[in-house]
Amino acid sequence: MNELARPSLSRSIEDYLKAIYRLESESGAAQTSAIAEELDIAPPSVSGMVKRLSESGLIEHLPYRGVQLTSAGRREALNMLRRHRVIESYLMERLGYDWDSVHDEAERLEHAVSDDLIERMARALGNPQYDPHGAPIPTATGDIEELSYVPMSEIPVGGAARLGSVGDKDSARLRFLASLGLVPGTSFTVLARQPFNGPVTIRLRGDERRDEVVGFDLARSLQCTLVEQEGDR
Amino acid sequence: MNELARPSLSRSIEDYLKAIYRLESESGAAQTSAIAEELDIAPPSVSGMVKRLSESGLIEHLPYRGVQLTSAGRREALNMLRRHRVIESYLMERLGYDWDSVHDEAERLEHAVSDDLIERMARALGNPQYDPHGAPIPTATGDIEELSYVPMSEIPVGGAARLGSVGDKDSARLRFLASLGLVPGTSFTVLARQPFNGPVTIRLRGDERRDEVVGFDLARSLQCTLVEQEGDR
DNA sequence: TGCTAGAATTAGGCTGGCATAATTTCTAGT
DNA sequence: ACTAGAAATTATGCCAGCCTAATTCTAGCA
Repeated sequence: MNELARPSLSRSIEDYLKAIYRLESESGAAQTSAIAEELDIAPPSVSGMVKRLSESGLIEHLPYRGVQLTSAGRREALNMLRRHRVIESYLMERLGYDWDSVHDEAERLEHAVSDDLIERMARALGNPQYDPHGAPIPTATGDIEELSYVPMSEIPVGGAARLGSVGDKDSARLRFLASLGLVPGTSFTVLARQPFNGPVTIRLRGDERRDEVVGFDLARSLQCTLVEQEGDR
Repeated sequence: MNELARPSLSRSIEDYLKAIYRLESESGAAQTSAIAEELDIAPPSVSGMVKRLSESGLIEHLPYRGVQLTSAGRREALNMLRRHRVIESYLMERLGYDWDSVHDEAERLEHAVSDDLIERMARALGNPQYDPHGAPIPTATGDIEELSYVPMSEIPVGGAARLGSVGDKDSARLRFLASLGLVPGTSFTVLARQPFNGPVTIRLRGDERRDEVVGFDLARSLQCTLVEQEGDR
């Protein structure tokens, strides 16, 4: 009956909502210039779109202050996040995509697939909770696990942790991580941390032949969960 | 290196090329009004797009006469056809889609997937030559089997044939065909044909309990291949 | 308090892709 | 050969989304 399939936000709008969601969950609110940066669009164009989005009730806009998703906007953003992550999972699991090449494909597909197809892909995979980059997949009802991650750069020396989420945008970075053996789920302990934003030395899986040094910027981008000692998710 | 991934025709242009291909292979050339009808777009809009397409070398336009694909245009159209049919095959084979529901999903996905993904899906299915509706799938190099189909409505009484291709656009029609047992590959003999565009009576698989009557218009839309007697593809 | 750098917005323009109304061209029938 | 009706095109206009240039606001600092 009442299909309402995708009365459908445009591709552009979907990208804006995704970007705003990301920025909001990082820094509380999304500024025009940050959105522009994220989407590689000129700031005035963002101003224009922001006006339209707030007129259609997807965001709240305090002029000159920033932007926040309404609950409708957040619902759409989480739906896009689910799409993206289910697609990435499916492409890697079933079609042999690599860790680092899957993002671009998902970025295009997420705007084209139906909710039905997403559910079929998720079901085929056994409804996974995490995507291959370790990011939690929102449920079809729009719930997302709120993990309290700690950047690798802030784990104290001697601390044990497991790598959670690595991001999926930069494929060269992902290839490098893979070459270090750093994939989501990998457990490690921090052996040393140099001051002045220096590198972090870690031991992978307690294997002393697998000590690796990770630069500060990279370590800061690796979201980890602290663990007591041994153990698996 | 030279990626050239999809410098990319717009979604609209891809749809125009597909429509022109279809019309051209039915009637030799595509008229403005026929394209407009096919795409549900007003004729003047088609005129405008036709101008742009011929400027970019995808079609040849004889004003007031009609339109034909150039070899570049044909290549793109066949690529879209391949995409569409591979996607339909994959969705049915691997994700449990129905015969009649798969078209709409493919219609959106075909504009978003990469050539790489298409090849992965095709490989996963064993590079099928026909889609689930019996239509030949163009190869990655743009070759397509040219079958000489005969409409069911023109098979002489007593003739044996196998159903080839049924089209994929009208899902109610597809459901009805399935209820008659008429899926691509089904063999049958023509028992009777009424004059004055009357219905055709057929016997499915030589099974006398499976005689069915097919209306003229429907029979005319069912593309069949004549066969000697028994035998399977 | 007043000033200024930087962020944001408004003003004005462009392209793609659609529409309707008006006009032109083709074609078929007398 | 002429002309009516169909088909196609041109003339305009609209909206989504982007741009650059000009302007306005905000906040931090002297």
